[in-house]
Amino acid sequence: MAHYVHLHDWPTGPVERLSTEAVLLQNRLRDQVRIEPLTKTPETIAGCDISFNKFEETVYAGIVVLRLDTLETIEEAGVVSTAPFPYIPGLLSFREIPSLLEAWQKLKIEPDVVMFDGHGTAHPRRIGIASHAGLFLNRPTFGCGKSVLVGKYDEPAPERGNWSPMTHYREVIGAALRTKNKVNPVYVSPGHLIDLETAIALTLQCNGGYRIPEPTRRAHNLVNALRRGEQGDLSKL
DNA sequence: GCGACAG
DNA sequence: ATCTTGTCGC
Repeated sequence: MAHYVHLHDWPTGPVERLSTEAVLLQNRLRDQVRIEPLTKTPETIAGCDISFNKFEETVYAGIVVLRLDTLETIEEAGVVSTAPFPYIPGLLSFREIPSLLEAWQKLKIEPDVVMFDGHGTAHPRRIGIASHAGLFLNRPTFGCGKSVLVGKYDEPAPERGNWSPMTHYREVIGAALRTKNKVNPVYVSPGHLIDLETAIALTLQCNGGYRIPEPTRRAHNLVNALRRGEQGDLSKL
């Protein structure tokens, strides 16, 4: 039910050409990404993730929607699909977005904002998976990754809530944010139709007591259960 | 040229 | 990402 705009077709063909086409697309799309404050206060947030067995092309994609005020899960959608693209640093969106869009189509609710397991502007060409997907979904998106792709930062203070800017070529591209005391930070960056400060605030708002914010954590649990073929979750397909 | 490199 | 048990530290 939830819809999206099919901005462009996905690169196909021999692996060496895939990479060239993908980078060309990123350079063509990067100017469409808009980093700006939210237009309205979000009530729902979605978390996305994919899982797969090593050396296999089958991927399990899932999206979990939660209410921002209570963090209760209000909808889940999952699909078993096939990855049309290999994992290449900097080109993650081409591997994960297609199957995530399939799961998105199954949602009845259209989430107000979407969190991705990866980066948004904290990307060599400023168009990581969160930004790229934001263009298709045409709604606020941001990335919250567990490790750095590009950029440098000073270690934020050890208490939860502290953060320091990540820079790349003199540009602020995101933030290293402490979501839990004395635990490694997560890397937050705006994707599309949102700004860094808001992305940080939302990440902190999604606290469940773990380093990884709830939307991503629940999506991760969902796709792993799907991959392992656990009973209760097959019904949600 | 060498090293780094989201999931 | 995935494969996996125990183990160090608060």
